[in-house]
Amino acid sequence: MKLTPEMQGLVRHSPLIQAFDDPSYNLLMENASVHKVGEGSYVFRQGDPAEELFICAEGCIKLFRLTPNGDEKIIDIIQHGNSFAEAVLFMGGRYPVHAVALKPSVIVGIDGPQYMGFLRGSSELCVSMMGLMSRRMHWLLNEVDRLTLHNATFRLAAYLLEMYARGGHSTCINLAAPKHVIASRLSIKPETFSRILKRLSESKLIRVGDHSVELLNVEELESLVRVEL
Amino acid sequence: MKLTPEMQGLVRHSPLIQAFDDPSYNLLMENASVHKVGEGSYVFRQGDPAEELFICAEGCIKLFRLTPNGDEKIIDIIQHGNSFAEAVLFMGGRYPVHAVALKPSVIVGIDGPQYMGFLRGSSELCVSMMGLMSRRMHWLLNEVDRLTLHNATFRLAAYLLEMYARGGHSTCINLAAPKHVIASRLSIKPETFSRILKRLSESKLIRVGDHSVELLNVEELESLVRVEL
DNA sequence: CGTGAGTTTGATTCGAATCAATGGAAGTGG
DNA sequence: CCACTTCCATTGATTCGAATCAAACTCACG
Repeated sequence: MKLTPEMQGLVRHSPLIQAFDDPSYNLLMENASVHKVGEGSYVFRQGDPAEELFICAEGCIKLFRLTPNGDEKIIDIIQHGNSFAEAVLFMGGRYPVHAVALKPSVIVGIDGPQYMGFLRGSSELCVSMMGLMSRRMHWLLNEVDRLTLHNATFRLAAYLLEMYARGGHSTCINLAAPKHVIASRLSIKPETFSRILKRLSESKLIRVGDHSVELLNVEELESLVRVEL
Repeated sequence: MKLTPEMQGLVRHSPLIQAFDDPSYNLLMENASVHKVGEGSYVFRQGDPAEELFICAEGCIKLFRLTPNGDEKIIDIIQHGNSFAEAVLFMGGRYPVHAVALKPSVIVGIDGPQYMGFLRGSSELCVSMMGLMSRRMHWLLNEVDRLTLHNATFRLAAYLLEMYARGGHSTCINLAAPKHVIASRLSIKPETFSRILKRLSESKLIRVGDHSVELLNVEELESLVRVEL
C-alpha cells in the first residue's frame, strides 16, 4: 500500500530517520512495509523477535505490558509521526512490550538488519541514534521518579502540562485515547482517574470536556508540579 | 593517584571500556582522573554539567534523586567494576541524578569529550555503546513494571533473586548497603522493608542475618516472582 | 430503542506510609 | 573500661491514598 505525501513527510522527519541522507533514506524505504492496522489489532507482541522498527504514520499505538493475571500497564502512547521499538535491535532482539492500535492506524515498518547496516556504516548516524536513546532514558528515569516520588494527582497534573507544552500551549487538550487508557498510562485506576479530574474541576483548575480537558489555571497547575526538580 | 593492577583490570573490562582497542584505551587513561571519595561525599550532583564518565573501581556509589521536601529515591547502587553516567553525554549533558559514595570508594573519571571523540570515530564502538544503552533501557522498563504492576513483597523477592543470580547462585546474599538504602532502592520505607523481611522469615523462605540474607527456599521465591513475564 | 462499552459515583478494603517508641550495635571520649 | 551519644533496625498503633467492589448513568452504535 502507498503512503500519502503527508505521511511520507511525517516519516522522513521522524527522529529515527531524520539523520539519514536522501540516498540512504530511499534505500530504506524501498524495503519498508506499510501496514494498515484496525483498532485493537496487534502490531507486534512482547517477546516476538524484533525484525522491524516502526513509525506511526497515522493513528495511534499503545505500548504496554501484561501481568499474568491480565492487568495491563501502558508504557506509552505513540502518536502519528513518532517511532517506536527503536533501541530494540541491539540486544537479543525481542520486543519488550506489546503494541496494539488504539484506532485505525497506518504504520511503516523499517527493516531492522538493513537499518543496523546503515548505523554500522556511519558513526554520525550512530551518534544521532544515541542521542535519541539517551533522551528516552531520561524520560524513563523521570517516569520512575513520578511513579515513586509522587502521587496520582501529581502525575495527572504533570501529564496534562506535558500535553499542554506539546500541543503548542493551547489550553485545550485533546485526549488522544479513552480515559481508561490515559489512566493506565499514568498507572491510575479509571475510578481514581475520574475522581481526580472531578477534584481538579471543583478547584477550578481545569474544565473537563468529553474527549478533552481545558486548563483554566495553568499557573497553579504548574506550581503544583514545579514542586519537583 | 594510582590504581592497583586489580583496579586497572576492573576498569579495562567495564562495559563502558571493554570494546576499546588497547591504543585508544591507553589514550583514554592518560587523561583519566582517579579520585578517592569518602563515605557520604558527592561524586557529582544532579544538574551539574556532565564532563566525565565514571567507573567505580572500588567501593560503591548510590545514584539518587531528591524531591524538594528532601525525600530521596535511590535509582541504582553501583558496585565496583561498573560504570555510571554513561549515556549522559549525548544530550545537553547534565547529570540526571546525584551520586554519592556509600563507603570509601575509588572512582575513575573518563574525559567525556575525548570519549565522545572515540565514539564518533568508530561506528563499531558506537554499536557496542548502543547495546549497553539498550540494556539499560530494558532494565528501566522492567523497573517501571515492578513499580506499577507489583507490590512491595514482590519487588523485594525479585531483588533478592537478582542478587542471587549475580552472586553466582550462592544462597547467602551479602547486602552491599545498610537496609534503609536497599529499601529506598526498592521504593519501600525502612519500616515496611523490615516487616516484609520478617514475614518472609516466618514463612521459612529466607533467614535474615545482620548484613546478609540467606535464601532458604529459592524454588518458592522464584515461583513468587515467576508469576511475571 | 436496546445493548454494551466507558465513565462516574458511592461504600468499603487493603497495602503501605506515617507517627511514635523501643532496642541494640558502633563509636566517642572521659 | 564504661557511660553516652548516635545511627540503624525493629515493633506497634494509626492514618491515608488508592484499589476494589458494586451500582448507576451516559452515550454511541447497530
